[in-house]
Amino acid sequence: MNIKEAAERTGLPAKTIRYYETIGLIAPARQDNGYRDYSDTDTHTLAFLGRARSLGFSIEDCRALLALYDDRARSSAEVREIALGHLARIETKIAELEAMRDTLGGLVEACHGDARPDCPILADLASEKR
Amino acid sequence: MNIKEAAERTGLPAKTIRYYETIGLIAPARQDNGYRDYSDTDTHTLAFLGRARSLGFSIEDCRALLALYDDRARSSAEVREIALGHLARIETKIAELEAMRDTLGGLVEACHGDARPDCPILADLASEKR
DNA sequence: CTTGACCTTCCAGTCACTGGAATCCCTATG
DNA sequence: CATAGGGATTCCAGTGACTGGAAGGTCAAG
Repeated sequence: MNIKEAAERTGLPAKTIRYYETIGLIAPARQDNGYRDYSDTDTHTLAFLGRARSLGFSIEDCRALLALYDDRARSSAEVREIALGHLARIETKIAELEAMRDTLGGLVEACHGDARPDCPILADLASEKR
Repeated sequence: MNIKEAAERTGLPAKTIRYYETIGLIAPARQDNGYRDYSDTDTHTLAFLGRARSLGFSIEDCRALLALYDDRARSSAEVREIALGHLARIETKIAELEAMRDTLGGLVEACHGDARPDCPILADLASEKR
């Protein structure tokens, strides 16, 4: 099938699919006219990538996961380790964002938000300490 | 003062301070030898930027906040609007990450993580639906 | 006079795409 | 048969916010 159908089936933009090819995540066959020719296996791989990316795995994680997926001798421990590492990064990021949210939320609440110029948000950003 | 001292005072890397200059966030004086010369006002601005960035504001938000900070005729409502927009983006991001964490956490828990190859994580990534 | 720390500019790379230009291919219609 | 459209190709450049590194200039100490 052509790239457009592969895109529709996987939900990935055609641009992204081509990009995945340039970085070696997939290697579809070519038709006589030079068009890419995606097999069901290819779309399966692309969908796998789409789901892994939607869980926030990096491209390199995806590459590793794909290799493990194709490796019948894999241990589930290897997969789990990648997932755990990613989970830790997610938790860290969430904690960072929550800290931002809490600080910023407090400032927004303290700011009356009217026509007057005095503003606790700017005052906090300008303050020496913290 | 030279860039190194400005960096130490503000906690920002010298590279970042130079970068902020190239994008027009700050414009320190120059000494005769061409070295940048930071005033106390400059380091104050840099510290402001550092705190705004640490709250996750984008560079463009920072630029706007700085302009408002310098504008005596500002309304706190303008500041608050920027902060609210940013807060909304943070909340969205947190929700996305929490969804990832929940899904991934469930999969990690379901995976025994030993030498055997069968793995619910890979099974989920490879599954047709979801 | 040399060493070493500091400063300068400029170029390239990061991550994962995304947009756009120029060009080619295929099918259908007038 | 010419042409219009929709799709395909490649390649280049840009995103955000830095960060690393190269090549070279400046300054104070020993």
